[in-house]
Amino acid sequence: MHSASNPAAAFRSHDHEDCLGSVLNRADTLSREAGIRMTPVRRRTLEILLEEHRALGAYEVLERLAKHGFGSQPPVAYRALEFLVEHGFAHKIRRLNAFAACMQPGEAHAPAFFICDACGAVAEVPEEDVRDALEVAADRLGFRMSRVNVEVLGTCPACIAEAA
Amino acid sequence: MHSASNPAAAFRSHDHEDCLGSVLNRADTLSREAGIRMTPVRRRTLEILLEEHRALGAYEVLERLAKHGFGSQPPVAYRALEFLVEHGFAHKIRRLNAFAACMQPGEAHAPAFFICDACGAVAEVPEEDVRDALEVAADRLGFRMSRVNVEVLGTCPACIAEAA
DNA sequence: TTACCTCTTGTTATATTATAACATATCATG
DNA sequence: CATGATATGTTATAATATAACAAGAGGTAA
Repeated sequence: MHSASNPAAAFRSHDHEDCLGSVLNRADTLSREAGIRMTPVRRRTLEILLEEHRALGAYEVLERLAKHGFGSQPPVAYRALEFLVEHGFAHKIRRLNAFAACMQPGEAHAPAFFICDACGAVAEVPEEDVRDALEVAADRLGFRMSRVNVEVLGTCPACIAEAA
Repeated sequence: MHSASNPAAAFRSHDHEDCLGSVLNRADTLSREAGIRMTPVRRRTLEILLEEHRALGAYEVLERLAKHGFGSQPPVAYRALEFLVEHGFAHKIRRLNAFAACMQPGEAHAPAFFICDACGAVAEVPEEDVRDALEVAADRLGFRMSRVNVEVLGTCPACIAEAA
């Protein structure tokens, strides 16, 4: 299995160079196809988010962007992040006020995020069942559903093992 | 059906005096039983959250508390809200950075929140199916789940009708 | 090519949300 | 009624996020 489509890669050992690289390549391809501009700041922002499988706050991203020679004021980070989220290359993790790279860019998906309290790892997991259950509930309510956030807090396998 | 246990009351017409009153009574009872102190600020904060079926930001709550003669500095509101959330009398809606009264206090529940983009109404709906699906996924991942946030954005029945 | 338009970047300034730290007051209880 | 724990109020500040505008980069069509 190719690591970019490995669900919950955050919780599995994998070749992270390959994982990062393939997501980045895919983002480049998708941008070209969609006619949107994956500019240097935006691409670098995505690279930063891809470095580790965790969510970064906008100011953490900003700090790293500044080190790479980009602007050092908040809008620089917020704008790049907004672009990535808007085009499906990143997700905002509301629970953390932070951002994580999307591990399935371009694929229609209704992800749930599993967030480890202990180490901060964030795994993105396709959860069609959850979305289906919510669709059913929405229909019953007469509610027109547009977006869904599903975030699960707890302890990841590695941190459970560590504690034992 | 008693309005306090009416799921998604926010989206249904109901006797709101009764709805508010019964949740408040229930909160009083539960506090007494649990030996926790439902003080005036805390109770008033809950009343404020119960006025409408929508989420209020901490500063909105604070403003109203101040009008009722309580302190006017942020910690006053944040502390009361923290108490309510901690004891299951309110929920934080992460998507909105805001707080909503819990409509099923004391009952074990894994609520999903349906949030109307148009009018701000927030409905709390028991979603055992969703929780079950997430438990299954968590087990598969070896993830120990502690807390879950499920928030659905969209348009409520009333606003759909309005638009038509 | 220039002229023009749009989108992007960078900056300053400020808004919004949230917490730390400490003094005073209240409450249960021994 | 003394005491320790809990709650309230205050000042100050931290952390997160956006508005508004000037300058630059990129496309496109005369």
